[in-house]
Amino acid sequence: MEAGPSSKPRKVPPGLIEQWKACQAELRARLVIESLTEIPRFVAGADACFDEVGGRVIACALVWDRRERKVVDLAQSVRPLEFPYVPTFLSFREAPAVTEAIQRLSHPFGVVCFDGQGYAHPRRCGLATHVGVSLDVPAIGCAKSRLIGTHEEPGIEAGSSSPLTHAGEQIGLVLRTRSATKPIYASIGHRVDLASVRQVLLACCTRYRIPEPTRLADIEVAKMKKTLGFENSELGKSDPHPAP
DNA sequence: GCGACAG
DNA sequence: ATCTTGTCGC
Ligand SMILES: [Mg+2]
Repeated sequence: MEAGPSSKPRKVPPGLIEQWKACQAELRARLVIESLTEIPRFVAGADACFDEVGGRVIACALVWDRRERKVVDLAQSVRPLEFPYVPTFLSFREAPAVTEAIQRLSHPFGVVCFDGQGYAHPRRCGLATHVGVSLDVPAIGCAKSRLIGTHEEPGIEAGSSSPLTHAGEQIGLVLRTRSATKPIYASIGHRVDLASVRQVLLACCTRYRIPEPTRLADIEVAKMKKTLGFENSELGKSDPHPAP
């Protein structure tokens, strides 16, 4: 078997890395920072997971209704896995599928949260900024761990935070969403400011450390992977969705 | 050169 | 992210 155009490169060539850096620079130049006029009732969330064996990126996007505390819209996307994970270039692995899932949403939303960094990135263009700018939609980076930057330990109570700093600039917020639990790394994606980021994320937290939009998207994507895996196994040969 | 390093 | 069940602590 020869490596076809759809097979995943084991290593990313230096030339492509340079191309990616140029792409991030262009997107970064289009980033807009502004205050959200209101904390939106409908907040979207997106996430992706990987099926290395099947060579697929499985993504989903959903809209969370803060008032009714329920998901009002759900969209998905499955695309070929093109690249391996390369630190600071996560978006080139996830963005295509995640972007498509967001575009498939039919219900309107005021802002979309991503499972990763936004401005808190070496070139200020993490996943949230990458997708937010390309779709020109308000976006927030909601990462579970740190990529770059330094910070003090936030207060132990829920709602407390400390600035995330890099190269003498504040790039995000280390936010404690739940008392006595590990904080999250929040940053600007696009068309929002840090004050809005903090308000939206805290307003989306219920009983968990991770805000609902991103937490539910993560769960959904795991279900999708499980289902797709079963449909392709020896046992799932019969059509799961028979047409009448 | 060495260690860090979103998901 | 992924490989994986029960167990410890607030
Ligand atoms: Mg994820």
